[in-house]
This record gives sequence, C-alpha cells and structure tokens, in this order.
Amino acid sequence: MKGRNVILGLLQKKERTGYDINEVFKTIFSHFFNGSFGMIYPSLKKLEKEQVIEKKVVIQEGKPNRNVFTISKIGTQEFFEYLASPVQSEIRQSDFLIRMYFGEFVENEVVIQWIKDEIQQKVEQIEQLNKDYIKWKDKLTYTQKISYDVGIAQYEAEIQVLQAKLLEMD
Amino acid sequence: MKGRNVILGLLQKKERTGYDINEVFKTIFSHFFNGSFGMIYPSLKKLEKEQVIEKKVVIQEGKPNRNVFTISKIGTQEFFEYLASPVQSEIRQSDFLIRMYFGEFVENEVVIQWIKDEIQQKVEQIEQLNKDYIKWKDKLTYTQKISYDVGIAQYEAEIQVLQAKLLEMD
DNA sequence: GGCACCATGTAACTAGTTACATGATTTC
DNA sequence: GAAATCATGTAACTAGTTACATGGTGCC
Repeated sequence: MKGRNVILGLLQKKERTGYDINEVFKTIFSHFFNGSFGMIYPSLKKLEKEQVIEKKVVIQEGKPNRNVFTISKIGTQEFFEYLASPVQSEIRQSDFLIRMYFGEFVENEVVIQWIKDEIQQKVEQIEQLNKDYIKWKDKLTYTQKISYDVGIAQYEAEIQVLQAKLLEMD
Repeated sequence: MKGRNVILGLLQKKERTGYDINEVFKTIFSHFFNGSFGMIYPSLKKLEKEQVIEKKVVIQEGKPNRNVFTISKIGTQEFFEYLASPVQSEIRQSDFLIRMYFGEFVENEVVIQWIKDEIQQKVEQIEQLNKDYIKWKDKLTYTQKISYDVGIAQYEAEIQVLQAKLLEMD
C-alpha cells in the first residue's frame, strides 16, 4: 500500500482538496497511517499528470482558491486493482519500543519517564479517537468502525501493560 | 529514530555482522521495527566510511567470511546522543486497517477473508514472539521484556476485537 | 533432491521528509 | 492580541526498497 492508493480511495468516495485529505489523515487515519502535506501535494500533482485524477479550481472569496480533485476512470480502475492485490504486512517503527530494548544503557528514571510519556500520549490518542468516533458515528460504515475499535483496543492494551510495569518498577 | 541508531545500539552491546543484525530484526524487533538486508548492508558501509564503526574480517572455512563490526568512540557518542534526544512518535502503515476503512468498496466475503487472514497472521506472530521469549528469557533485561509484553498484548487485543467482529458479521 | 542456513553485497530507483514560502479570516 | 483554521505549493534531500548477483554446507 502506497500513499497514492490511500488518496485514490478517499477520492473514490467523493471529491476533495489536499487540505481535506490531510484532515482525514490527522483524525481517523492517525493510528494506522502516516500522511502529511509534504506527501499529499506532490502525490496529487503526480496523479494529475498521470491523468489518474482531475483538478477543478474553485474560486473562493476571502480564502485561497480550492483545488478540488476528482478521480478519473483509470483512477478508479487502479484503486480496485489495489483492493484486489494481496494485503501487505504492517510496517511499524516504534521509537519507544526501540528504547525499551536499549533501556539498559540509561538510568532507571529515564526509562520511567519514557514510559510515563508513552502512556500519556496513548491516553490522549484514545481521547482523540473517541471524540472523532462520536462526531462521525452515524456516517461510519461497519468496517470503518472496525478500524477505530482495533486502534483503541491496541492503545488500551499497551497502556495496561505499561501501567503494570510502572508499579513493578518502584 | 533512524536505522543507523538501531544498528549502533546493537553494536554497542557487542560486535556483530550484518547477518547477525538481521537475525535480531527478524525476531524480537519484528513487531516494532522494519529492517532488511537492503537497509543493513548499505548502512554498515556508510557508517564504516564515517568511522562510526569499524570492520574486522574473520576468515572462515567452508562458509563465507564474516565482516564483523565494532562500534567506535564516536559511534558510542552518537548512540548516547540519540538516547538523549526526544522520543519520536510511532510510525505505522497498516494496509489491513486501510482496507477496513475502504471495506464498503468490496464484497462482504472479501472483508471477512481479510479479517481471517489478519487474525491468522497475528496468531502466528504471537507464537513466534513467545518462542523467542522462552529461548532468550534468561538473557533479557527487564525493559527488553517490556517490549515483548507490549507487542504480545497489542496483538492479542487486535485478535480479540476482530474475532468479536467476525461473529457479528454472520 | 530440495530446502534452510550462512553470508555479502551493489545499482537504480522512488517514496516520502524537511525546510522554506505566503497570507487572510475567524474565534477566543 | 494570539491562536487556530483554511489553503497551497516547491526544491533539495535522503533513507530505504527492489532487483540483481553468488555460492557452499548441512540436514531431512
């Protein structure tokens, strides 16, 4: 799965701007995909050049113009080919867990602080996911809810393990 | 956290070959870091050129020679600077969860198959982690065990959610 | 006879990151 | 008055992937 497949999928549903796509990445996608403006705009440009998507400029007053993108026939075809391709295994880079592995090289207090920060971050991410979930829940499909539920369950599982470890470490 | 920091960390503990480093990546690191030969050998070459690590060639009979790498003083310094730097937030790319998000575009049976395959894979990964854990448990540090426990807990949490969803989907 | 293990690399590529660059409107 | 929101991009870079290339030993 490449960034382009994800962008194509979002445009398959409805037309969007780069800014709209980023909103999706920041909210519901946050726990299983990393996207950023630096990836979105260059991708959109490339896809447009390849005629996989099309650009419409919408003039706005008081705000910058919106470049609204729609998917083309070949774009839809590419997206369905992606959906028919084998599911790729997950890619993860957890700096936190890398540091746990190397924990022997730092003071115990440093490890404890890393763990506390990780818990704090995951707590916040759960809160954010729950907020988004409540906000969109009527519009979410059954499988979209699965992606939320998996994310929340994984964060909660991690928090539980880490809190138990913290208690043991005193 | 870059690949080079991780390699440096492994060499901080003891001298290793590219092949050895890959073994670590394939086993305990498998659930929180993606490394491959294609990244290891070019990195080692670059690090050697920068004099961050040093190469010793060990001649072997009947097997290819081993290029054994040791960390240098500046390498150790770089590694400790990494440990003192802020913890980076996790990077994840889950093709499976992306497909859950786009589940509306495929038949229900396809979604079910994706879920079953995901469960199967995670079950296997837990088994693998448990096997490695038993094999190394006497040598593992306390924080290394944390990295195992977090991984296993997250996989289990995901499996639980997915199994419950499968039951609901009939 | 075939597979897994041990062991190492390079060339070409490309996807994505980082840093830079701009700026009005709305809300607190 | 500050911060958040809306809105878009490019140039330079670099880390990592993919594909290619080799080959003996030991086990089942």
